[in-house]
Amino acid sequence: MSISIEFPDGSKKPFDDGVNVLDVAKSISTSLGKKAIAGKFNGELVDLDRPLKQDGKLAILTNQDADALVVLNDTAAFILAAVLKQTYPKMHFGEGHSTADGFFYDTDNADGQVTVNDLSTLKEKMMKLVKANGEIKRVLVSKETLLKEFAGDPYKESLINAEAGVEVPAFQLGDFIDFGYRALLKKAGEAKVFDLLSVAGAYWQGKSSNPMLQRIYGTAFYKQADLDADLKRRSEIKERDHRTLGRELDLFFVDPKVGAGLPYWMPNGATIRRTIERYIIDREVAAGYEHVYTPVLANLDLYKQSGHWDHYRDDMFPPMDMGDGEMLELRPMNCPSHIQIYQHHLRSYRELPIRIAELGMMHRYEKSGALSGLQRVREMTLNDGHTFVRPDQIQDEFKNILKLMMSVYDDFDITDYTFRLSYRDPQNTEKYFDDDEMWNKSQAMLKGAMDDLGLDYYEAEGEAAFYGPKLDVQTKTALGNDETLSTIQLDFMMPEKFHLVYTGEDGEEHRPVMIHRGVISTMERFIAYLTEIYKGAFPTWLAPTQVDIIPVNLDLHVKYAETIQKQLLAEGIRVKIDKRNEKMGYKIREAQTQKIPYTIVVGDQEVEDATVSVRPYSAEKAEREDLNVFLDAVVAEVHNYSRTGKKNKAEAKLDK
RNA sequence: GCCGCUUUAGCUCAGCAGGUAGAGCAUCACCAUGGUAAGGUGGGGGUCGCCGGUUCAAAUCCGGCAAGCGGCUCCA
Repeated sequence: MSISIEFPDGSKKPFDDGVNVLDVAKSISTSLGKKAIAGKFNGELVDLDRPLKQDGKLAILTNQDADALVVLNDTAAFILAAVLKQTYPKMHFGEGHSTADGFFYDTDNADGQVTVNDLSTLKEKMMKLVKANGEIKRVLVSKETLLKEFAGDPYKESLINAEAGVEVPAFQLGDFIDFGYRALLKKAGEAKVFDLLSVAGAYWQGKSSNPMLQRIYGTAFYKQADLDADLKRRSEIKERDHRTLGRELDLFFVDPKVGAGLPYWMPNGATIRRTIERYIIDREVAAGYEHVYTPVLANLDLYKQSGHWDHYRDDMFPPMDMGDGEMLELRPMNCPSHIQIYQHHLRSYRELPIRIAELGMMHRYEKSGALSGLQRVREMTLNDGHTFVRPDQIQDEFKNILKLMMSVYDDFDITDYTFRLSYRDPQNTEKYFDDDEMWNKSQAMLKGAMDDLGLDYYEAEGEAAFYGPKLDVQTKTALGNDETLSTIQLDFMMPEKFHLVYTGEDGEEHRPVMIHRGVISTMERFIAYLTEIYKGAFPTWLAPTQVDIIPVNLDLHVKYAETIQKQLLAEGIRVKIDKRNEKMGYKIREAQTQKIPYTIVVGDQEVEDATVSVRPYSAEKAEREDLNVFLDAVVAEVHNYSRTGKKNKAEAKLDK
């Protein structure tokens, strides 16, 4: 019997049934046989020993392929486990494998958990094992044998029992055996470039009701230079972290003595925030939204009616008992407030869509372990809006919102994001509003709208709100954690619960649909995000101080500096004169470390011919410019929401 | 909330075989009046996160709590 293997270049070759991947690689060329790390057979990662028993497409992976890194990191995880087993014979093991940027292994040790202090010893032992360069063999073993191998280990036992079939494909190095990998390197010595990074708790199988294991994180590469670069990248994350920059640039602080998760905005941060708030209100008003103000406190009944109390009680501040039977609640969400606005008048079908928006302050009692700088706080101001539409207006309104969102991203130079369609979890429907037809219909509606617009997205089950599916715009923080930047949520439930109606053309009452949407998230989270993507160098229109004027000589040039300041202030530019009794170099250094967009120096030459010496942030040197030219350029830049004077392009893109 | 680690001056950090604290930057004063990334000298500033225990004596050892950090869970 022979099988036909197709290669990436489209060519096909016959092989004996049961030929292994390595032999196929060798048959192509000796060098490929040497370089081969694993294969990809019909899209599935396979190790070199794997016998091929059917026709299919095969790609031989070398260390140039991205998937080869998966094999390497899986191998590193395997070697770590081998060392752990040898070091702590009583240790129990959870899962362990490669991740997007490294590998991990979950452990549970009765005689004291592994801590960061143990990592260097473990690393040394791994190095030793790697140097011994033993062969890693693929073996098929019975579940029985594996169960004996991991006797007394409840986690491994459950993993073994979860395997399909009687025999489990496993890998063996010396007398250590482990399973759950698709492909590993053939020689332990090939996994010599790695590092152990950290230890963190992780629930067994990701369930918080399960015991917590210790997860050991590491990363591995084929070349030392790649590892060095990666370690450097990890250490540079701190320079981009909004908490570090927030302190350095004096944007905000959180002081546990006056309240964990309750940020204080310093003048610099407040300036950025105010600028963004004015911007987004203007954009939304221009897009047909009516901005309102509603109270941060409401009768608890409001949240009982909306369902928030039922679903999120644990994450809400406890109600205030006013003593006369009234219970007041710090609002955790604005939607019920905007529903009150809608209900305050009788609504006609002619008015819809009605778009209500607010920079609404909310309070949520986030768990202490979840708090993080401005990214997770207990008091936040949400760029919130609710549009009330007729069912036939849903798709159009969805597109309107999306258009606004992308246009706003353009003004902030936000380019790194993905769309996620968030559906309910079909395995766990009791968490959600109970109406199968509604879910199926609205999920299909969202998908249809995205397909219509030709936008790429991925689908995620279990990420919906309890009242409806949503489109989330996902991005990443400096640390690489996922974060929702914007969201559009379809809601058929709240209108039901609050008996919302409008009078139709037929004179009858009809139920509107609510669309919840947030364009720039909360002010807190958005500014944290911007701080990270700009690395603290805010574009001119957002920068707390836009121009810093440094007079060469305090006696001779301050007057001219003040004339310039007056002119800039008249144009609404945020400008400061550095009148401190310090040397120029000192002031320039500080202006640069504070990432002020423009530092201008004025001395005799500038006074004489009405110029300024301009040094933009991060520029190596200054250039002299006519004062009026500089002024016009800065003003234009601020109006274009940028530092480069470019115009918004997203609107044109979607405006078809 | 859970696991691990951490908490000393405004910031970054040192001190920790137990004897009530140091550096650099910042701040203040004085000198220097300087043309594009830190000029010099001097001064002030901390009940060492909080509470309790061991001890003649605790920043240092032990326990509890809180907060921060890295994750996990959660995130309307």
